[in-house]
Amino acid sequence: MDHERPDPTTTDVIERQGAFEDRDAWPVKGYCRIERALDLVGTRSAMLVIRELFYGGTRYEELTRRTGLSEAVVAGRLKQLHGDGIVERRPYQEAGQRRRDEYVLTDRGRALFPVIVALAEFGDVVSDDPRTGVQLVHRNCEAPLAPHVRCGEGHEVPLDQAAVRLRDEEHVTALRDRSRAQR
Amino acid sequence: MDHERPDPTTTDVIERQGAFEDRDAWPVKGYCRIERALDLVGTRSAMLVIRELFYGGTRYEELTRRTGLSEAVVAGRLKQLHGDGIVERRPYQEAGQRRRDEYVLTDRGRALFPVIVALAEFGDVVSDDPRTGVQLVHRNCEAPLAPHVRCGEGHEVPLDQAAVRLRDEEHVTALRDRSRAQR
DNA sequence: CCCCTGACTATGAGAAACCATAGTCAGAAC
DNA sequence: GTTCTGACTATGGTTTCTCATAGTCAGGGG
Repeated sequence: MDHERPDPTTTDVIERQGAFEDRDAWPVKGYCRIERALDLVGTRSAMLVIRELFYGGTRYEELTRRTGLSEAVVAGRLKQLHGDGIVERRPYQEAGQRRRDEYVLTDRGRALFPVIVALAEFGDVVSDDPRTGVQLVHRNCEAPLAPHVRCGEGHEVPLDQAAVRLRDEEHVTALRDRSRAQR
Repeated sequence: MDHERPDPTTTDVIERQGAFEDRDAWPVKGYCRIERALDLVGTRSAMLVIRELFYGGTRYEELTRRTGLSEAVVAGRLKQLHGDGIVERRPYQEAGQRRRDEYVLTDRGRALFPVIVALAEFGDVVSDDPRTGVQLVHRNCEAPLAPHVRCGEGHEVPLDQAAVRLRDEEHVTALRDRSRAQR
């Protein structure tokens, strides 16, 4: 089964380990957390709303205006993100105004910070005009932000030192075989 | 339903600096690099194809099977990603087979590594079953990978120390005013 | 030469995302 | 009460994304 390929020079990718080495032995759905993430924030509108929340926008009217999305889309997205626990509604009241809600990121939502930074960084890479656009920086030292990948041991991990494997190998193997037998 | 008193200062977000402090003074389009990134990889299919490329898939047939996408979508996505400089076509030939092309990430494409890690990490946060799914780890020490945000000075930057500002403030201000005058 | 295989393409149809417009509805102001 | 404002909702249409099916096309094998 393992047929060796003509090595396409140095193409570094993420190394597959363990039972996941045979990637085709695993169904396409439900085994990668990236899919799960895309289910929640995989649309353009979700990302734009989240961006504005990170930029400090909190109110419905702000969010529609600053994302350029239509009201219906923003309302629907906020409802979905609220249901997914990414944004939280907070009542507020300004003098002489009625009580309203504003939207802020939950802890879950703030967990998207590295995603935002990574996307912005990639946007830099594929941008053609270095003079335009906004830039994320460290509040104090003003140096630009960049995403880094580290492991639990504290090592900086470049792409060619990364690997991917199944989490609880016995557990998921049993799950897979059971669902196969059912067919 | 049980908490009153909204204190807006407890909500940490990215601080806006300089001319961007008045965020409404800037058009919604063209000033954020995240948008640019989303133009290239903002669809589900693009992300899934890129994931499989990172996981070591290189061939058309592999990519369709492992993403679960239809052939037409994968072909179209590969064409677009090729046009955007994210994937590269490499000819190869197996014994007794005709010459074919395989697809590998370019440097630009590999720049998406932090995005992949960040999305996978977020997928973890919003996942409910810690025993299933795949896990990104350091190839040697097997410790799980996580994205970190650092500034150019090497400081670790949490969300509440991040800021956003315009890149070349004079330049983009001039651009904006000119395009406004044209209207 | 014809056949076969695997990488693509073409087409049509359905779903999802999105927009623009026109509403509804709660509550503070009057 | 009546008005008004701003947060939403409802409707319909357009675009984009995606799938399923059925092709085409190149080239190696016979």
